[in-house]
Amino acid sequence: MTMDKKSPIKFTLTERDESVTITQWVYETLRSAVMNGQILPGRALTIRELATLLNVSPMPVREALRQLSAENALEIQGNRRVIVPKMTAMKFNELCEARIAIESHAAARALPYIDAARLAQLHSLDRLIDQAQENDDLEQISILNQNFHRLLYTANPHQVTLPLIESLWLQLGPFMRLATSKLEEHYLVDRHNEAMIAIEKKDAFALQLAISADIREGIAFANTPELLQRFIEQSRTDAS
Amino acid sequence: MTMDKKSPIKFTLTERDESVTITQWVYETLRSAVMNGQILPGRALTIRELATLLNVSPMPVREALRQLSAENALEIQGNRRVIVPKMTAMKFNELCEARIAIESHAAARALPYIDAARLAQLHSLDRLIDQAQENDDLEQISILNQNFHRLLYTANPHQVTLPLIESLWLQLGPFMRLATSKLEEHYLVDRHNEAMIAIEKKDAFALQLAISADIREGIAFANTPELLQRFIEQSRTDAS
DNA sequence: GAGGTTATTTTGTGATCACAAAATTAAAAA
DNA sequence: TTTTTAATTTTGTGATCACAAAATAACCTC
Repeated sequence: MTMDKKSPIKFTLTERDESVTITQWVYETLRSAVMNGQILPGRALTIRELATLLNVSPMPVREALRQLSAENALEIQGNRRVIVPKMTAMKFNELCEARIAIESHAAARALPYIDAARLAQLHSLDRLIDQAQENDDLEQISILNQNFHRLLYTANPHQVTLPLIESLWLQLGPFMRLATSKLEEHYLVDRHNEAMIAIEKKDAFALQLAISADIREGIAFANTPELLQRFIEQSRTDAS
Repeated sequence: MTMDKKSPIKFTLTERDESVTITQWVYETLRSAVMNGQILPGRALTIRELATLLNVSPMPVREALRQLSAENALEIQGNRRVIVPKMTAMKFNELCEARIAIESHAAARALPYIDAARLAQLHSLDRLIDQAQENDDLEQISILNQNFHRLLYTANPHQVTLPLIESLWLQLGPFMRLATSKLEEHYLVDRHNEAMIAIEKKDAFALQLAISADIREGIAFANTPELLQRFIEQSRTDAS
């Protein structure tokens, strides 16, 4: 059986802002590719290949790869090869539970700092999510959902957990996106509303419950093993 | 008033293993310097200076700095300068609470996987900590204490939180070490024992309590504001 | 002296090259 | 065909150089 040597990588090449370093641009490009599952797990990423693909010199790619590895978005193998980590059912579960533990903590810590202005922003974000759901725009839903959580946690000006949370998002990346299926759209809306009601009441415990539920249902198919299994299978296939 | 332009950095230069890359060795050297507070917060780190100091070419330093920045051990300023982040009382508190939330979660998740062999290892580590405390070897205590926690969390073979936890340790680094003062040595011992008893009983809740208390007391001077303040002051002084 | 302007140095970024180790392909042997 | 071995290519690492931007020093004006 002959097959293509390497699975192709589909990048969404954005215009590069002159004020930003090439390294930064490469980093953002690779990051969103990982987050959106555009690179198959197990796929080996080589510096020169990416440099050619992105039309830059090897140096910025090298730095971006190291940073993404440090953020657990990529994995350095013993051979010094860099790959997109493969997923297992157990690891997936650990990532979800870690999200719940850390994010509900971050939410509770942010609560005292949320003022009316920020709450209004949260509401308007939630409305945008509704729209995106009507349009079935999965990628947009995913982005807006992240913005919602980020806006919540960053209310705390001394917050230190967001980088950790973003690392978990990155690791769940490709699988989180597929999760936001039409089936649970009403759940998501409900949970965000619950969260905002809890915020108005300054009820930390209710907020934690809402965030936990939102996460659990946002990646709800963790509880529908056959779906999860399908994606893990895909991830297990050799993508070198 | 004349003062030295740059505060000196005291490295503990270890022999470099040939099998390991220079970048890795530089990374480890810088990491432990940060962890042990051998670089004043606010101190600007330049590639060439470190390269000269460590007697390597700029390239490995460059990569190590980027990795440490990605791990939140260092901070990239707008000017693209890399510094050791400064500490504030609020940030310190956030870091402690984050540790408690994440580590007690990690401990609970590890509990089902802890077998007799690992428990024995934990016991022997605890004995080593006792010894180190008798010798007043603060650095050794700190290292062994970290090993104890790491050994606990890594019992879970699917664990994903250790990198996040290590990032928090790094950020607390210089301040964590100073915390392990003679005053609370009996607390530490007790908490580790409590943890091990909870493990034997497979009591997740008791384990979480023990770990939480251990962390809280290990950095107990968070509750003695005058001490904390002193170190933060030191951190605020311009160390450029 | 102090404040602002210019000159000088230092710095991060990015490009390119050399090289040993690893991966891949080709060839040979069973 | 299947397995071993050898030849070839590709890869990450590390070194060095160029350059623009930033930081620092020197200078001048008041």
